[in-house]
Amino acid sequence: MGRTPCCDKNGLKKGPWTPEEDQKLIDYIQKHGHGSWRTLPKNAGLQRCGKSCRLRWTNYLRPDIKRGRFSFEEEETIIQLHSILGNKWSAIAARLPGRTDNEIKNYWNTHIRKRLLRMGIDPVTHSPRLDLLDLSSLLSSPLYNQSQLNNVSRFLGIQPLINPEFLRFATTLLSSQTDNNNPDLDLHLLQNLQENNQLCNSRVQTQFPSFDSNQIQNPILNETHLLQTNVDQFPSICHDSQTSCAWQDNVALPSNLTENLNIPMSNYCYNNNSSDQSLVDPVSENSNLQYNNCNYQNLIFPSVLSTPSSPSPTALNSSSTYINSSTEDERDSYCSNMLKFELPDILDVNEFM
DNA sequence: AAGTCTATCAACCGCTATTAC
DNA sequence: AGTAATAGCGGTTGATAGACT
Repeated sequence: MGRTPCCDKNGLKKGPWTPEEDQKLIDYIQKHGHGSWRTLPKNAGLQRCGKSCRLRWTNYLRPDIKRGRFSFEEEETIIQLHSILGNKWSAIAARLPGRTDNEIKNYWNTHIRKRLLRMGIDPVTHSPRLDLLDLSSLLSSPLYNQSQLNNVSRFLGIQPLINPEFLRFATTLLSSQTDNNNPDLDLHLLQNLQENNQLCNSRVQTQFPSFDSNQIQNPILNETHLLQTNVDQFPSICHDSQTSCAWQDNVALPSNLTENLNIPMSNYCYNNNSSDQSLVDPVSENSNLQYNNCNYQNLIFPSVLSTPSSPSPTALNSSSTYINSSTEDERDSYCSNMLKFELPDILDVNEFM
């Protein structure tokens, strides 16, 4: 025996709701509460199934629904939460008062997801898309010669937290290329990557032997996420006088770690220098090297706007200061800044252009 | 002006989780 | 403990409007 349907679908209306139907539903719920959704349509005089009524109420008619465009802060919260929770839309919606899971899901799929893709960010992993990392062009670029390789080494020496996946990818790619033009140089680059990665690992372990990345507290979920102890997986840490990374306030990290390791924050690094809000699209600007390949998915960076002590997402409400810029371009710019990385001065980016 | 394409989002579908009995 | 009813969730669809040719 199969499960009986939630309602008798014969003769029930489907499709868009009319204002009259909306009014009936509102009137009934305001008067009686929704009670059992199964019996509600009949009692309210609606030719709809209970499920349809529930959806209409929760997604559209509820009085506490906030309509209109998503603010930057909301957008930012969605991105952060999505990096932790994935497609748990209801969980994300719970952090955004007035927004429904359906609305957030739609907004993600139609706006944020596309924007991230456009910027070369995988919307699932929130990491740079390796399929867009055009290593072949990198290898054939002016960067890729012996003298400038030193620059890369210096760069990597400062920011060498290479994601093992990237290394594996590079290994695969390069090993497949060793039959081609520059097998020696390919190998050299790979060795550089690995050496610098190891160098960094030992550096972190030497300087911060007591650091236990397993104890990083996720301020939003209020639970400890088990992170891999391999420092390869440790999210890079932003420490820049211009850039506030307030997660330091929330995460129990040794302060000397943030002070001594001048490493850019992971993919979402906010440049708060108001004079430097230029759009840097990692794809169109061919600046893939700016990506930090660290895996930070289990972390959240609470403050992503201009104030170091921005309220946590739970405090997000109408009293929050929203930047309600409305054009897509502005949001693109905003997102680009989210994805902009602080390059050490030592690295001359122009050489890569 | 007409046809086509694209983006958006409300609504639906099917499944799982929870609750009540 | 088992079963059915109900609620909730996430993926997908389809109608619509606007942009484009």
